[in-house]
Amino acid sequence: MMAVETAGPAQPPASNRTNGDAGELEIPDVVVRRLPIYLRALDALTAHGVASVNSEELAAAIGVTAAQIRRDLSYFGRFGKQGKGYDIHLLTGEIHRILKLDRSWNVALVGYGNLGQAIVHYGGFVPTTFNIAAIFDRNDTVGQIVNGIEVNDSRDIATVVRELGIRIGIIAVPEVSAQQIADQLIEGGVSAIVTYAPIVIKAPEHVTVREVDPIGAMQSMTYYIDDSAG
Amino acid sequence: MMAVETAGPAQPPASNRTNGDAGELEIPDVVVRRLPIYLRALDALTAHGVASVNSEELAAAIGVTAAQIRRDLSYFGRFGKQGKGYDIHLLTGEIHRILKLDRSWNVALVGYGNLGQAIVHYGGFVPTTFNIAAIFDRNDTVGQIVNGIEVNDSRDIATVVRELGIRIGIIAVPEVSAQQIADQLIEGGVSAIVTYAPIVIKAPEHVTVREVDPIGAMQSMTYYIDDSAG
DNA sequence: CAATACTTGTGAACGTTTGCACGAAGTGTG
DNA sequence: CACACTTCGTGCAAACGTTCACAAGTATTG
Repeated sequence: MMAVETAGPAQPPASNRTNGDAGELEIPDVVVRRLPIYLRALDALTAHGVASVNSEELAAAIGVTAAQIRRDLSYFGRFGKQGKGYDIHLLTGEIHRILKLDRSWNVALVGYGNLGQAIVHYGGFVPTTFNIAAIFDRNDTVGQIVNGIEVNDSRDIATVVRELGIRIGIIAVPEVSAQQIADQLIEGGVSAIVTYAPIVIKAPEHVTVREVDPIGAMQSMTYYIDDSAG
Repeated sequence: MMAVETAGPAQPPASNRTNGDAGELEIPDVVVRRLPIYLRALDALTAHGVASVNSEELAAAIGVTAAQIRRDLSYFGRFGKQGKGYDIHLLTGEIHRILKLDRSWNVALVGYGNLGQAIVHYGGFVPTTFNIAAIFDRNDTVGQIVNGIEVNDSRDIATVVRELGIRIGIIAVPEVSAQQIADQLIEGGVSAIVTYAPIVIKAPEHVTVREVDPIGAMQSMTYYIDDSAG
C-alpha cells in the first residue's frame, strides 16, 4: 500500500533541505526532524514489550544525549514523570499527535519508473498513515492500474491533486523535469514534497521540501575514507 | 585537501549520522555535506555553457547565502579570484579532488528487493565514480546475474567485500537485519555506509554512516501542513 | 512519614554555524 | 596608469543548537 523509498539523489538523505513553517512558537526544524526517530525507537521498545522508558535509555538506543531528548520533548509539553520516565504508549501517542500522524494522509507519487515502482511496492510503510492515492507518469505506464489506482498523465497533476485534496507529493522523476513537477504539485495545493531528484527545488515559504539524496550522501562520505591503506 | 571529521546528530531523513576521525583542521561535517550540492549546481551551470560564476550567483542557484559559499570553500583553499568569481571548471575539479571523487569507487549493495533493484538500475549514478561491484541478498535472487555480476549470498559479505577492497556499502534490507548487515560490511573493511533502513546503525568511530529516510522526512513534514483549510 | 533514590524540565553555559561587513586583490576603462 | 568597480576571504558578532547541572517532583522503602 504505500510507501517510500529511494534512490535518487539529493539530502541527505539523507539529506534534505527545508522550507516552510507554520507553527506558532519557534520550534527548530532539527527538533521536528528528530521526532520520527524517537517514534521508531519507541516502536521498537513497544515491540520488545517495554512499557516505560527514561531519557537515558531512549538516548542510548538512538545514540544521542539524554538532555537532547528531554529538551526536544519539552518544546511540545511535559510528557515525562520525575522519578519514572516516559510512558511509551502515551509518548508515542503524543508524538503522533504533534506530527499529525494520528490521521491518514493521501500522497501523490510522480514518476513511475524504477524508483517510483519501488516506492509503491515498498512494504515498510505504516499502512494507515500514508496512502498513495494518485500516481503520475508520462510514458506507456499511463493507464496502467497499480494497487487499484490508475496511472495518470503528468499533465493532470494539478487538477487531480486538487480534486483529491492531496497535500503531500513525492517526486521520483529525472532532475530535468523535477522543478516543473514541483510547480504543478504546488499549484494543485500540495504543501509537503519529498524529492529524489538531485536538484534544489524552489518553492514558496508555505511549502516544505525535503530532499532525499543518497548520491550526495555517498559523495560526501568519500571525503572521510582513509585511503592510505589500500 | 583532506581531512577530517564529523559527527552529527539526526538526519533524519533527512537525516544522517556520521562519524569520522580527527586530524589536522576541523572541517565541519555540514560543510562537507554541502559540497555535493555545490558540485551539482556547478554541473548545471556548465551544462548551460557558463564558464565562471561568482558566489552571489551560485548562492542564488542553490538557495543559500553568498557568504556561506565563500566560507565553505575557504575551509579548503582559495579557489576564487577577486573581481571575477570562480572558474567553474577549476572549482569543479577542486571539489572533486577534495571529496576524492576524482577516482572510481567500488560499492557493495546489500539487499536486492524492490529497492535494491531500483538502485542498480538507477541511471543517474555518475558512471565512473560509483560502481556497484558486488550485490548481496538472501533469497532466490542469489546466483542471478545482474549487470554482469552475480548476486552473492549475504553470508559472504565480509569475505567478498574484503577481497574486492570495497570501502562503501549500501544497505537496502529490512530494518531487522540492517544492523547485522552493517556489522558484516564493517568487518569486511567498509568505512562508509548509506542505509535505507529506518534504524540508527551503530558503527565504530572510523566508519561514516548516512541514513536515507524518506518516511521520516514525510513524517516530519506533516507537522508543518496547515490543515485548517480542508 | 521521613529518608533515599530516581528522573524530569529548564536556566545558564557552552560550542558550533551563519551572516555581516570590510580590507585586499583583481578587473576594466578611458 | 589612475580611478571606479567587482568580488573574494575572513575577523567578528550574532544566532542557533547542544549539553550541563540542579531544583522540583515522584516513587520506594523501612
